Amino acid sequence: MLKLMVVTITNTLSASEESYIETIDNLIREQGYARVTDIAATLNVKPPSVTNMLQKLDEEKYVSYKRYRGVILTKKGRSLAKKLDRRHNALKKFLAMIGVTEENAERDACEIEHRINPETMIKLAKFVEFVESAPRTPPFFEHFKKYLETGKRPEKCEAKAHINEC
Amino acid sequence: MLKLMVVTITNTLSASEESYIETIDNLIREQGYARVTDIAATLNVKPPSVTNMLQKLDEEKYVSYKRYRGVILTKKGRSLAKKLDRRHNALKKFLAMIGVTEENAERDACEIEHRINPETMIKLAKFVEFVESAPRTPPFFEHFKKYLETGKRPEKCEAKAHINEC
DNA sequence: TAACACTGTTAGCCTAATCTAACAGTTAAT
DNA sequence: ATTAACTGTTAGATTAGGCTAACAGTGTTA
Repeated sequence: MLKLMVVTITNTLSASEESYIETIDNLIREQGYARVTDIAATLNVKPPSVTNMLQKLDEEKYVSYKRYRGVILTKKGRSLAKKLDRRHNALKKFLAMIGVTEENAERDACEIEHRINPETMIKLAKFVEFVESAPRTPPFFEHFKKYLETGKRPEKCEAKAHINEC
Repeated sequence: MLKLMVVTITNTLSASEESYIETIDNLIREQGYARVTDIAATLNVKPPSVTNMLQKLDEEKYVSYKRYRGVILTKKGRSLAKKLDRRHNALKKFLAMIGVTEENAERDACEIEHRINPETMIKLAKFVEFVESAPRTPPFFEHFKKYLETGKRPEKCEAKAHINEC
């Protein structure tokens, strides 16, 4: 028998809270657990800040936290984490597409993801989806890549422009 | 005789500070002056918050501010405002390109612009530049637009895929 | 020029998220 | 079973950027 669990997230979390949730989720996926020091290291904050936030997220029922005993995500937390992860990845992929380096794509995804309108996020995701569902890399992107390297538009394009072929 | 003025911005401003600078710059361009109430209305804050920030920006020499007498940008402030404006516009144009509505493009540009790596910003700007310098709207974007509307990839594309033409 | 209606400022408070310093709990090694 | 080394927590301060309430300056109208 299938039990369907729908968790609705009502109140809005701060950018910072979202980051903690994502970090906890990632750490648990990567190593099975999320320690205070690991969370602190990942987010570049000190351990007391983590303890603080864990208490807050526990009150808000995103995590289950016991002093000295570690932290796990609740159903509500996991449900949110899943959404955050999708958002983060779409954004990161998108940044990679326009030629941003892996490292900066990761960094910027973290910054931007919490501050973007749902509409914009949807459009970005569609953009990624559209490019990825193409049978091969669209020439447009090949050309853009060349443009990034050389600063010049592909010649063929210029030539073909008048006959509406590029 | 040409006097070349180069102003280097050393210390990093907060997202909030940058927003104030942009707002002041825009108001002055639009109506010739920037009043406390107008700045407050634009940024959705109360007048005392504006006074506060003006004092701070004055100390940091981005604006020249006299109690009750209004505010103008210094050379340093204008120089920064110019950069911020370019960044903002590139971002906005880019968001418009991927189909984000005018209103959200504006809103998100405001949020994102302060938190993006220089590398990413450069890539985004190049992307916009590349698309804008094209002799006409790249088919890729036409197709993406259709994909946004219909959820389907253009048929021709699918058909042509195997002969490497799309 | 007196008074009113705006506009801008000050003082003082609040919140979120951070920090440091000091303390507490846990665990592994002898 | 002690103790050392690590990990986590508490208490209390700090900072940025907001807010409200009360006050001050300005400028227009009578």
